Amino acid sequence: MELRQLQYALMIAAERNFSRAAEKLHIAQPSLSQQLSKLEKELGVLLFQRNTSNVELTHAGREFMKRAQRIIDEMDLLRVEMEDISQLRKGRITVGSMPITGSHLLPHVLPAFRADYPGIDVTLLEDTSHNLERLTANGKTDISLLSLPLNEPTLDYEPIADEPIDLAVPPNHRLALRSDPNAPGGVDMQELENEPFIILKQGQGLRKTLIDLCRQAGYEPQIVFESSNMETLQSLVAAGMGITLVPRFVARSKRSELLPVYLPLADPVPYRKLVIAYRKGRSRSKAAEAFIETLRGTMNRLTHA
Amino acid sequence: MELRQLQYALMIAAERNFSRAAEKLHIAQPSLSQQLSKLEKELGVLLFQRNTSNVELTHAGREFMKRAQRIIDEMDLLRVEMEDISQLRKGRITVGSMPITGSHLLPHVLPAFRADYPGIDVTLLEDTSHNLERLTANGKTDISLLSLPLNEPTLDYEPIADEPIDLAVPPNHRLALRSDPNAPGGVDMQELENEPFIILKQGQGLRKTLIDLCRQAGYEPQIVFESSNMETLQSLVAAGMGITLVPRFVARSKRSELLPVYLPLADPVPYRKLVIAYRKGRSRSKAAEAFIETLRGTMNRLTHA
DNA sequence: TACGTCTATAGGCAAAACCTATCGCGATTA
DNA sequence: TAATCGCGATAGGTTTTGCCTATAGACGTA
Repeated sequence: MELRQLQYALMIAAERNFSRAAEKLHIAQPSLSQQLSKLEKELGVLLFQRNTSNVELTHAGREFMKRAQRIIDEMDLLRVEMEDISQLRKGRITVGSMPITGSHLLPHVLPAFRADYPGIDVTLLEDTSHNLERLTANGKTDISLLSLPLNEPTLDYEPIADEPIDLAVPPNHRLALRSDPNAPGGVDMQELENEPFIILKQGQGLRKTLIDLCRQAGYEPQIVFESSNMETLQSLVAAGMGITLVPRFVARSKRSELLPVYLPLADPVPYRKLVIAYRKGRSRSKAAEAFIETLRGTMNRLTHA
Repeated sequence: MELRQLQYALMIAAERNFSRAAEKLHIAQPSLSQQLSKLEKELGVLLFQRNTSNVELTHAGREFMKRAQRIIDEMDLLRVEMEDISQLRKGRITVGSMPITGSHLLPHVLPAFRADYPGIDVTLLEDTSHNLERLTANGKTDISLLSLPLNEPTLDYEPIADEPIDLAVPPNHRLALRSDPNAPGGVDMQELENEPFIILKQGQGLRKTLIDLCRQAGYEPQIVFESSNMETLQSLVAAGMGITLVPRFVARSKRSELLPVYLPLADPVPYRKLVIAYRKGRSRSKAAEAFIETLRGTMNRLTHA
């Protein structure tokens, strides 16, 4: 029993005439007769009472048509659903991101994505970069917004943006008061050798970046406080407890009460590479591709605004 | 999109392994890969995320499987339903019969039929022989229990039984009182020349039969009363208003209060030919065949009991 | 590094769905 | 009453397609 046969039978039932039905089905009439005979033989049941001048449904035929129509309808629904998914009118992706980026970057991305693809549900999964790598490698997220370097070998990635890293100091800090903070030539890392650093806890990529930058400048940072929360860090800086480094997109907007002063660093300006990571060898869904595209677009607007 | 492809996809989803799925489907693994690729290409959607060591469903795949499973289930239901009808576990027939036969004969047939084929619904349609012929010719009944001769040229028929026609007289009638009523040699039609006849109204086959028998015996019957109802006729006879002819299976049982006396007629015993009539060229359903078979069996038991 | 296991691809064969031509039947028309 | 028309069924040949075996290519494991 084939779908084609159901459709043929339904058409005959609708037309009550083999030749006309065959025409509508774009096949020759003998083919239709053949297929119907075959179907009836397989079912062991006569669907149509027919002679040369009349075609009408048997009891079995009526029961058959009811169910056959339902099946054909469901097939159409299936087709439509797949078409919707294929055309990105429907879908679902799970995106991983670090809490910092999640709260600062994605609020710009998600509305744009929702506007372009209103039918695609996005589930956000926030965790530390370390955990995210594992979750992404296990397929718990489709894609994750992370920063290099990645430790999981089963992850592939694709660059999204280079995000400059700025210095955050208390408002009354000597560097904040020194001439015009927007003047060319930023702060040199060497100038920070004796400053008290406030720093992220283990497991977050930015901690290592900060320490590495200090070492490249020739000293070990003097760490006076640690927190797992970037927001806390900035509040502590604003309160005068020390200084830290902050990725530019994560820098607090003016909405906040306690605001540190952000100063660019001197050439070579350090930056972190933001990437979209995904499981190696896994072809990303169209929805994921679309999300990445939107992400890129949004980052471009943010960077050049 | 073919049913086979849905089944293949469902099997892969269940096994999460192409080779094993192919084995369960009794096809070679490459055929399975081919069919799935073809399906995915047609849908424009990837159903499985797969590499050499892992097969897992995509979002689209999960949605697909839900609907595909429903469709396969409905196909199974359709198959079962047709199988039921084919095996006479289910069905429906509309049987036509004259009211007289309907009330006297079919009460014996229907219970037997119900016992043999409990799933087949029988709809009974009672009307005059004249109307029944028309209804049967128009397909309003599948088969009809009628007596010869038939007037509709588009009807075919098949004999069921020869039903002897008896004489019905009042209990105190001279013929009823004459010697042993069960003795060999019945009443001769000639003896009834001057008897008052009670007779069925126009449109019922038995009226013509009675008149013809009288004419063959050389006289016109003297008609004193007409009714469209055979039961009324017999009551009138029992009440002494006249005599009539009654098909043997229609003769009243002893249950009734007013009972005529039934006497056999002399050789050649007149009889009416009961037949099952159906539309010419129309192949009867299995249910109809089964009904005819049950009818024959029941008639045999009645005749020889 | 070699091997076993997995899915994908290539090429050939056989089943089956389709086609055209034609039959045979019944209804309609000349 | 014969001729014609329209219908579904049948016959025979062609094309499509689903299946097969053989093998490639990628990955994980010993």
